[in-house]
Amino acid sequence: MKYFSSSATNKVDAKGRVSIPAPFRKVLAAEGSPALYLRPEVQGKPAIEGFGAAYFEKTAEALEQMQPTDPAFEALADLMISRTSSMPLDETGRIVLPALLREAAGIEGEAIFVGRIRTFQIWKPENYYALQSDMRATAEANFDKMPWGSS
Amino acid sequence: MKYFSSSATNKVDAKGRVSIPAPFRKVLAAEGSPALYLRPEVQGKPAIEGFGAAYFEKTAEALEQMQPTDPAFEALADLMISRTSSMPLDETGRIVLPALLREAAGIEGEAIFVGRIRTFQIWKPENYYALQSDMRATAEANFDKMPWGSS
DNA sequence: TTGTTTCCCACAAAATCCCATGCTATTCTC
DNA sequence: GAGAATAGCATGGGATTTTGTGGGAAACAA
Repeated sequence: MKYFSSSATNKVDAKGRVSIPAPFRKVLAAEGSPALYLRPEVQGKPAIEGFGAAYFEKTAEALEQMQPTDPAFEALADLMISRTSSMPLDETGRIVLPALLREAAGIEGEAIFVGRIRTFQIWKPENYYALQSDMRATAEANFDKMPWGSS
Repeated sequence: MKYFSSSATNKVDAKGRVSIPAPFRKVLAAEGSPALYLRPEVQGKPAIEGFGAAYFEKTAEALEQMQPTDPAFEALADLMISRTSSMPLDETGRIVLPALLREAAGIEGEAIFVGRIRTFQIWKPENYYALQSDMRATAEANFDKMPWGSS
């Protein structure tokens, strides 16, 4: 199983195009996903979340387990399905970042891609860096929460 | 089970390439890991931490047990996944040390590889040597803390 | 038409591959 | 046992390929 890890900063041109970092393209290729799925970050952070077909289908199937009459279903489906776009990668490995997502994340000029195991995030670099020291402190305070399992 | 043990100093050339010590390569080969994973030392020490696919996947799987909404998950994943790069070993057993990690560890010209059981560390030799006497003293003060267990 | 979006080609920097060499430790030969 | 041959390891440098990026032509939409 290949995961999204590491991070990289690439330029976003005037047409909204950006290269997907090569290691991330390899993860997509490994799962046979011809396109990339993008949606707003679900916690409401100013970032874009990206993933391949496998993860998207997993999400869809999970939602199908819910009762369609449940108001939570409506809301979750809206966030996780309706607002998700499938963007094709061009020959050189670039996509166009949808304007709505780009604006919500404040991305302009360049963007940082951050691996998150099954998904990755795309941030305006300044916004991402601004969170670093907080995240570091939170991580150090929570090392013992890691569920290392048995083996 | 093979462990990373012993230490060795190798040269880092202008391209950032360095040979992985043969004994460490054997540990990687034994677990069938075609690549080497590198990240900053998690305690914030100026060193690089290296390990094979097995350890990386164990980390990823542990993180996946956590709730994605838990802030601790975010912070730990950022530290342990986003900053981890997978570097393939070339035919002669070398890798390229990513510039960011190299700079964070102050490595230039040469690097010392230090076995740490499941992982190993890569230091600028001077920095590593500078810690020796402290570590020795701490070790001597804590021999009795060794949980020798039953076997 | 006019403004977007998609497709295609071009290019330079950087990462990767490939071959060659020096050295050390081990093995072989006599 | 001494010296020669061999094999594995670390390292250097050049050639080749990827990758990220820019810009223009063609297709499409308003």
